[in-house]
Amino acid sequence: MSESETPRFRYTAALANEIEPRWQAWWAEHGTFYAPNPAGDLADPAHPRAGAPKLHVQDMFPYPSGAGLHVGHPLGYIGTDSYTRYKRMAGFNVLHPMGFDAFGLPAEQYAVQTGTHPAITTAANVERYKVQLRRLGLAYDDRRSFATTDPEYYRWTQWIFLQVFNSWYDEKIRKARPIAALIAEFEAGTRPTPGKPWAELSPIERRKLVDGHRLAYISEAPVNWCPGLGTVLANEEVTPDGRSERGNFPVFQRSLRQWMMRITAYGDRLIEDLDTLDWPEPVKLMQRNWIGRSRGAHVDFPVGSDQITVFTTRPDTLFGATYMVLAPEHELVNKITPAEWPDGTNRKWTAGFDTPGEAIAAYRAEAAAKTDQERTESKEKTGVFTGAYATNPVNQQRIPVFVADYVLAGYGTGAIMAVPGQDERDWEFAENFELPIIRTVKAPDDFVGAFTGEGPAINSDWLDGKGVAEAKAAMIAWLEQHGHGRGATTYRLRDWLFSRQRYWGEPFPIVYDESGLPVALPDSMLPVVLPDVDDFSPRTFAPDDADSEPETPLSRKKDWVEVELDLGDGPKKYTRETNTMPQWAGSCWYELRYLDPRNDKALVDPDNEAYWMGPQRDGDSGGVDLYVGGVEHAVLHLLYSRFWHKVLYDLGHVSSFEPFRKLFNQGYIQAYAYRDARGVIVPAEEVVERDGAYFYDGNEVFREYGKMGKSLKNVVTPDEMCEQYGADTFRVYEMAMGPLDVSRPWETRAVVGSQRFLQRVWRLVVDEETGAVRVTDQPLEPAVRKHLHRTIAGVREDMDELRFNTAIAKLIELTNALTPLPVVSREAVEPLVLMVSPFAPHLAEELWRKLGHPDTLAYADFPVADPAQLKAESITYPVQVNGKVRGRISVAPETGEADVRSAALAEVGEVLAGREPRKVIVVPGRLVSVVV
RNA sequence: GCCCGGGUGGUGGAAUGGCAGACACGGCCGCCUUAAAAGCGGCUGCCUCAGAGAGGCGUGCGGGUUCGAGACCCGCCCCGGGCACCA
Repeated sequence: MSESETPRFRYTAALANEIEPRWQAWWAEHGTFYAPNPAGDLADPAHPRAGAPKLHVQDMFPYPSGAGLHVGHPLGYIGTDSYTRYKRMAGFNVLHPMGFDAFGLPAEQYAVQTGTHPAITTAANVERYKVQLRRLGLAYDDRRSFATTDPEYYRWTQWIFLQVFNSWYDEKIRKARPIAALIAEFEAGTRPTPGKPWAELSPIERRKLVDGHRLAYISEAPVNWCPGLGTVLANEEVTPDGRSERGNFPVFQRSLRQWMMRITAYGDRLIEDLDTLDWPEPVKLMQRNWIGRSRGAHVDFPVGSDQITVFTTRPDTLFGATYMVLAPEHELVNKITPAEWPDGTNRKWTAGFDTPGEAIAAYRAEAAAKTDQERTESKEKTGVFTGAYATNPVNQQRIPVFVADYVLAGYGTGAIMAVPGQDERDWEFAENFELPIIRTVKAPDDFVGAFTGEGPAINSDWLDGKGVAEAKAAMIAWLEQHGHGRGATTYRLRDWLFSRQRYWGEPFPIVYDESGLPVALPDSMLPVVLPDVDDFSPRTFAPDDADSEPETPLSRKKDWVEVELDLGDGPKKYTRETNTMPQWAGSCWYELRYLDPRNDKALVDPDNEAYWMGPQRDGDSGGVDLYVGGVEHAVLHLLYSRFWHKVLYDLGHVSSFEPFRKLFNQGYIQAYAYRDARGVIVPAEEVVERDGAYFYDGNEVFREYGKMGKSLKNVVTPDEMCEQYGADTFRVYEMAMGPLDVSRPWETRAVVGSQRFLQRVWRLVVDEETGAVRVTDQPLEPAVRKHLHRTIAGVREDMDELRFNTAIAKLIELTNALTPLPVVSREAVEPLVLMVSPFAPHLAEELWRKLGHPDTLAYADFPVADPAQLKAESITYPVQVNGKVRGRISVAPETGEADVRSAALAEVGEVLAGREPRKVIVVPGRLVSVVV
């Protein structure tokens, strides 16, 4: 292309690349996007939006990877940027910050491979992300930017850990309270201590008792140990087939001493408060399922001198319990197993062994050899009789006790009463083992199998005739009255495993004294800075070495681990905790730090928190007004941050009881990838299409649809797009390509459409040959004026609903209507420029300046439609005959129904051909429907 | 297996129960140009008729409600996601 023949002042990529950095510098220099706080160092009473209604919009912050951004990453950021620019112009004080989630495995693994300190790679990656994001013209208040790896930031992550550590959950008031309040209750005797009274406990016994109530506690408990990674993992980080989400290594259940957080205490509130949130229903559902609350009862079954407690959601079916099952790992198995099989034991129950002990040992060995996945894959119900009988407390029936792996040790009590008549799994097992089946709910006559539906109780003595819900309540009351059980609720949710054997994470603000019990460091010793080490990797093992023991990188740094501190009772020797926090820690509370990022006295000043996140009315949770990010965080991040937020709320540090009032899941930008006949990926950019087939280098290749990624050779970067088209074109394209919440394929060749649109907007204002401003003060023609105001009304509505694609379509229509007009009126062009500015801010600022405005348009009033201009001067009614449009009439808006009707009938007279209409429906303002 | 989403032109997508396909990409034709690119203008769901034009068919499939259904109801099919022996 020869440069000289393109009109000199046309809006091209070259011009965009001249305009854009200039405005980015201007915004930075003038602090255009600084949002004023009500209090503290970021307060600014002179700011144009000081005291205005607030709007707090946030993106899920990125992990700055070494690969940089591809065009999919900023989709949500551009969406929130367009939305907040609009809202700022509409009068809101907008907080739209951005930060970086920078602790975590990739930087550490890179460090292990190259020896480069993770702090160095992280800083470089953060810097690169900042440059890439700035180039897109994203309007962040960059005074509020931070990385979770900044010591000034993780000081407060550690502070929150101490808040959690120093509190307990008071079930009576369903709230976390300071641990001192618990100790006071023990001391006063208002809360009983198990065993001995408080006064008789030794100091160590007292500490252990108190530690057992903390919301952050150390437990020797079964955890997910991953030898291949050399660390333990949270349940949420383990895939359903028992492997690590990162690295895909096998994970083993091991009992290890680890930090836990008592998230289960919040199970009910985490479920119930979902109802107050404006979140996508699927995400709420995923959280409810994850927490997995089941209401039912605990029932005690005597077995000799012992008793087995089961959990059931169907206490109403107790009369149908014909056997029991313990998980193979259940602690009572050995205790209740007799030396010999009882006389007359069904041979199917013994698996061919001579004694119950042998049979159970063999079955356990078999079960242990299987992974959880193998256990669930084989649908066949297996098990073995323990030789013991229990007594059903409602009818004194003796029922056999089995061991079977379809009962899980980790759920409920690890034991069930089996009711084959009403439970499909129990039914299958009962059939395999020739166990009796008693129906306790009336099923339809021809029904075969376990009946799990509604119906009146049968074969249940005094329960007979009651419906399921009524029978449940009656049975729970009976159990409680007779001391055989009680109403109970269980959760699938487990406490949160909070320690990792990694280097690149927040150190715990915890030391151990000579008793080996944890001691919290005082706030004055924060932050506990992550020390430099020579070797960043935990000790890893052969992926299948289940018996290996974790060894943390920090534990090797002896001069850091062993410290002498004065914690109030004189200098003493301590050893530091050498685990680090999981990657989620930093992202669990960052929404709060944006509010007051430089406050070194508090996590966040209460006035600032109340202003930006406080509840707006009764029953409102408070929180971020709009939180945008991918649905992949539906459980992990969003559950953990809700949990921490609630603890902070209970302890009085925040006024909101949820972190994110409204959640929006943006879709993903997908891409095509191509493989040749050998299955090898070829560069997508060089593939050509011919007659529906795809070719690379002359050979046919095959198209796949999915993610964008280096290994798929289909990455397109925002930097390329900025060079080829400019950031504004890229932004408009991403917002125009479809609704924000829907995934869509990237198509570079379609980007040019957005550029043409911006070019036409530019041309309305600027003469391409001379560079002169073409705009006149001549008023608009009435019809065009109406179009303008219709557009304003429509765009406002679309913007409020995050429907950017249809907003842009309306702006394009207006632009296309203005383009052929002989004169360009300021009356139309100025509102158009303002309406385009949320999407194409650099271009709009440039045009706004050319139109004679000396200041940024970021605070200009977004256009408001004149209601008088929204009235149509005539209405065109399509006239349908039997559902098909056969003509149209144009009438004045105030025309009465009768007149519309007769005009319509006259219009379609020919079609009717003398037939008498059976029915004529006039829908005012819409259409006329004639039925013959 | 259970629970959520979603199926509309060649493509991305529009459409409070009221004219299906806005807007854009691509394609075709034209203007400009020595030429090409860029830009500008026109046409572009499918089928039938020689045609201006007219008619028919069309929102995954089959029924239904309604004057009227892409949208609502019932039963299927397909695609994507989540959960999965949770008692």
